[in-house]
Amino acid sequence: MRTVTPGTRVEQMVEALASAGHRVTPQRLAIIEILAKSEGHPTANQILRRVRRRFPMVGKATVYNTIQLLKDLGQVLELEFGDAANRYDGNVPEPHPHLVCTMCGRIDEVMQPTLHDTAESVANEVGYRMLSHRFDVYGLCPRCQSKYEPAKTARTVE
Amino acid sequence: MRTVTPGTRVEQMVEALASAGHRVTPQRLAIIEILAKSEGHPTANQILRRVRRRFPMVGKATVYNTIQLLKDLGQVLELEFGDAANRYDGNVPEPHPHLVCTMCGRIDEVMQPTLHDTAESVANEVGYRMLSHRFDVYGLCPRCQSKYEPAKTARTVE
DNA sequence: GTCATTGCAAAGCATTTGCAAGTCG
DNA sequence: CGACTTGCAAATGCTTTGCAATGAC
Repeated sequence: MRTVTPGTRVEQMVEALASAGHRVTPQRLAIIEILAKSEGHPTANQILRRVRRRFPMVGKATVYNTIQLLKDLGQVLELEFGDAANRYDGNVPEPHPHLVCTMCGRIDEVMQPTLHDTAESVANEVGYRMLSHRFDVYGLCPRCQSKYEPAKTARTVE
Repeated sequence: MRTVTPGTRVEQMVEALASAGHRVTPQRLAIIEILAKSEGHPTANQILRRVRRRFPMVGKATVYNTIQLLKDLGQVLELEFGDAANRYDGNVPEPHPHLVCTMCGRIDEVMQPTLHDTAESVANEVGYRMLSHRFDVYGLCPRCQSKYEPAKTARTVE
């Protein structure tokens, strides 16, 4: 179990920054707010564009720096993709399964409390000491399914 | 269950290429052999360097093309990493858990027959139709553990 | 001869780095 | 003031693309 830190996600992230001796600049706050309220796992570029609505002059380096900082503080989960931009999850920084739509890029998530233990047992099986883990399921989201087989009722396609 | 294709991995990959109407050039054969006999999930660059021992003039595009071809034929599993080069698995092209050492980059693998079903049930939970999945566990491999805590007997480090 | 394939070089992109200017404490 | 940050631009590194030359059938 883990002690639940009180406060909103924004407050938690601000606190994490501050207590680690980092300044909470307006830019950083804006990025934190975007991360906290984003549902769709934004890319660095999307974050950049949204920050620029309020701070038109922000540089991309600032966004990357801030993300890096929050990552190091365990406040942001980075989802790397080889062929696409990284996506960031500021809501649930602990590893959890993600569903990635290969058609539209949408990312959903599910809870799976046993995942951590599963990962740990896999690690132990080969003598690794686990530090982190990642479980992605690729497929078609409901919307993209209906887009491409509109007439079918739900059934398995082999 | 799945029908086991007979023949060595090299033969299987050659057959897959040929029956899809692609030529089996000496370069491609060399790349296939490297993929089939590599234990450590090589990068494209590592494959390139090994191919060049026999064909010093191969271009990187050839390596990437061939990998792409084999990927499309379901003969090679690509492991993408955002911050590092992709790694390729020509031995077990079906998704399976990988253990990635964050220290030395080594990649081990384990079998986990239930993973497919787990992924499928996660997908169903949110209405996705699963196409593929990936499960990576990051940590320290046995060698790197002993490198950094040589004196300790096996015990949990918090 | 035709067409897939190769090899080379240049292009693309996301991310990182360097550094002068700016800003908070 | 003095260190941390910022913004801009250039650099980095992997992968892809364009294209003329090559080679197989």
